[in-house]
Amino acid sequence: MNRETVIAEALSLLDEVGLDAVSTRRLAKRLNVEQPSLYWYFRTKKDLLAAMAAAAMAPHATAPLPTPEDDWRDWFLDNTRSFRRTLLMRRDGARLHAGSTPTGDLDRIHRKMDFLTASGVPERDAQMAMLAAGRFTVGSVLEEQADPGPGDGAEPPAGVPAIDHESAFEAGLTLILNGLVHRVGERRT
Amino acid sequence: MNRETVIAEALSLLDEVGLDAVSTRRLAKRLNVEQPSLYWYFRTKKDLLAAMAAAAMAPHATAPLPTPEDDWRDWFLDNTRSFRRTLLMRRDGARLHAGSTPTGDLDRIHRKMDFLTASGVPERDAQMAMLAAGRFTVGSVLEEQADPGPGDGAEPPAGVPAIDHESAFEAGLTLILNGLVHRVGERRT
DNA sequence: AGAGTCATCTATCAGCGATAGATTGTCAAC
DNA sequence: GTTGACAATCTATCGCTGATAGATGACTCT
Repeated sequence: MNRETVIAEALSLLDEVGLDAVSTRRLAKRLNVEQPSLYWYFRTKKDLLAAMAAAAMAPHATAPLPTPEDDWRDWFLDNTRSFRRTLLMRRDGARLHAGSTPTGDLDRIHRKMDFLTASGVPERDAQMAMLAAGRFTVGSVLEEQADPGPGDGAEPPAGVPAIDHESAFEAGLTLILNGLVHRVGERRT
Repeated sequence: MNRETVIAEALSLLDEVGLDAVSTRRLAKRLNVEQPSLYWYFRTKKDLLAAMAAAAMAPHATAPLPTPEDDWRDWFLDNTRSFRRTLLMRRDGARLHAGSTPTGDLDRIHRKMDFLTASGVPERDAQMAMLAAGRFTVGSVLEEQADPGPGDGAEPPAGVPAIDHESAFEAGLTLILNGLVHRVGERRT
């Protein structure tokens, strides 16, 4: 057994039972091991959750970086969508992500920023927009994955046609992008 | 003792020890009562947390509604800022809020929507922008209140001047509003 | 063969949310 | 003034949790 196996099994357990039910005992049982053995690989449960969060973000963290030919607007949309899709891939993905200090890949972030500035977006605007899109996405997926819970089964919204998560996300993302475009100036390069 | 006292003391305890350390036993000790007594007032701990979340949102939930003379852009900014300030008032306020099904005051929401549509904002755009601003705010405050934790004490950002939470929030909020303004049309009423 | 280390075990701790069921305090009706 | 009902609290206990201490086996290098 090794750290990676543990993380993989932990993520699989997460998908089955949800974040609140992920306990070191259940995980140990799955690995045919006694519970304290896990503490050989992780100093605390928080460490395990952080490792799980990092591993869960792999799809987004290994996606191809933008190339200079890309239109920065399209890329901005797709990058944020990729982030959202990755959060949605796992049960309670947003809570898992928000619950641990991310320590993102700084080099990757730098490359993305460089792409935006090279495309004519002022550095500070690019920073703020990336940050805003990320936080908006986390907030959105957090709500989308919120546990309905028993006795709380989606009361009839009475009049309001019950918002579709996907289109609400797209609408919000469009607002942010348009706000950024407006700030940069309307001219297409 | 009554429900309100319990909630008030629970919020005070929250501010002192943080959300993770709020236990029914600690709360009971503060109220000079044995732990199971709390279950007279709340069926589960989740119910207690939901009540705490609702009470914590009181400042925002009782703030004056917009009047027809208000400029909708200024109101949109101030409303979102009020939401953020309220989340920030209590330790782990964003986590507390995000962790419980909100069941917001539907009538209040309706009144806000009516104000926006009366100001010339298409209904769907108003809905989406309010939603987006709310989710962006939750995501932002969640990050702002994230536990630094020991051994994790804000590594030197090396080059990047470490973003100020307030201005990052303002920048993101401005993006959303400008995106909305762009959609509605630039003409000032 | 012996030393060292990796990986796992057994045993146990303090703390948690929650339930069952007895007990008190208070006030109204008889 | 005793009786009854109800509200509020208690004692005792359950099963579960994350975490630690310390023993034990297994494998490798010398």
